[in-house]
Amino acid sequence: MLEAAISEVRLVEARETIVNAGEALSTSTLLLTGFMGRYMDDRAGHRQMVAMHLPGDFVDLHAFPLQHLDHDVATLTPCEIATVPHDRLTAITERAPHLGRMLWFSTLLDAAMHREWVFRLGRLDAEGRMAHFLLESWLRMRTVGIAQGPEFRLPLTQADYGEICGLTTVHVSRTLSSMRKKGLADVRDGVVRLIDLAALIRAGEFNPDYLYLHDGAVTP
Amino acid sequence: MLEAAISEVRLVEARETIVNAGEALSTSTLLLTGFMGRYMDDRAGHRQMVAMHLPGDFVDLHAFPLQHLDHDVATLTPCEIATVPHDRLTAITERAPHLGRMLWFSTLLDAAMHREWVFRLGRLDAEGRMAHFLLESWLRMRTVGIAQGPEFRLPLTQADYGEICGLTTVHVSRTLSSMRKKGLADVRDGVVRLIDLAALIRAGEFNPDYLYLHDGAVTP
DNA sequence: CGAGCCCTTGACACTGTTCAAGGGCGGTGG
DNA sequence: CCACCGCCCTTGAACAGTGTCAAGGGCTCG
Repeated sequence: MLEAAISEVRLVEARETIVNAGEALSTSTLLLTGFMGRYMDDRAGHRQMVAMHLPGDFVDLHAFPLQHLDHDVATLTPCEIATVPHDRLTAITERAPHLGRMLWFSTLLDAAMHREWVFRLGRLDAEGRMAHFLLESWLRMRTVGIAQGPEFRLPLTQADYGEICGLTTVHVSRTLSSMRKKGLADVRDGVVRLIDLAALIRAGEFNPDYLYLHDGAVTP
Repeated sequence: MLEAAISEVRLVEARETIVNAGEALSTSTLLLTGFMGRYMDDRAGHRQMVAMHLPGDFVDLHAFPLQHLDHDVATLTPCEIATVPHDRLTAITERAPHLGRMLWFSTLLDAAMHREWVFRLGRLDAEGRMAHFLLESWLRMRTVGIAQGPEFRLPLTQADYGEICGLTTVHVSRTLSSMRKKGLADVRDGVVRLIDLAALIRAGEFNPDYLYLHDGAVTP
């Protein structure tokens, strides 16, 4: 049903904004391939990423009940995206309440991740934040099959990590090199290698329950 | 319909946990009077509040699609709460899809606030975080009629503010006294007095759009 | 070859934390 | 009735973590 609701599929280049905050929206976007992010900017133009999206995510489904968004949505890499008109979603929720609840569920997963990001920024130091984010990303990527073992491609720059973890790029660089030196993880050239899982879990105070996975085990 | 779905109303004392993370849930809680919070704890036992709730909020509606929560829910003050069984919510979403979307909408408001909390912790300094939280709380309280002018009762301790803004109680004390001295706001004894709205909005980089209010103006 | 992006490193400043001590207030028990 | 205890807030001094500013190196692309 969801596939049938797609009205258009298109390619978008890396680093393009596809939805601006406040814009009236009558469609939502399903991410097919590539990585995207949701952003809020401060007055000085510094960005805070509030969510990262993987293939399979219904990126701005929030706009369906909300009508417009409070943040921007942009691509991180080249992406293939599908557009789904809201009136078709309305039809789905009316004809198949069960499917409607599944859509609802998926927006609540976003909310659960948001909460975890609040925790991350409120209670963890730089190394913990990086560790937490890397573990979250790894588990999510494994569930959609774009990561397997503890080494995987995650095409983010250090500036991206800074916008995610509330740090400057300079400090991201220092933190990553310290994590490398300590043998926790090696992040470079868009490739993440998780080395000491136990230590990463400890540093990031990571508990995967919030991802509501059936098999939430953090194992290589 | 929602009122009819309530199965029980009861009183809970201040500082009691009513839902623990992970617990299987078949009901959700509507807050009638009082203040509640949602919390995540770190290993050392320090808490991060991830949401604060006012009368009228459907506190753990997230548990309806999710089945259990990833965080704790506790009262801040004595509260009157109503319990709503999930099977009655299922019935509502099936018989009245429109009402179902309104419930969905209300969980997305929570998500929008979560995002704003991420921004607050990621990009603002202590004073900005306090300013942002005070403005958010004020607007929310005005929309449900428990605040009017720029002076209102908000029964939080400095430790609560610390758990909300990711600061130590010591630093909350210093920050509030600096805000008092600068004539921004006076927070004491559970009463907030917003003095210089323009300066608070600037410090907190506050834009109320994310609350999706019809009249979102920040005016005394 | 030059421009631009990404990453690294060093010196220094600043914000917030930690540890410690003390004051005010309300409630409780002797 | 008073003493004491616990909670909440405040203040000071030393310290840690992160930001800022500046310079430079490697790589890719035009």
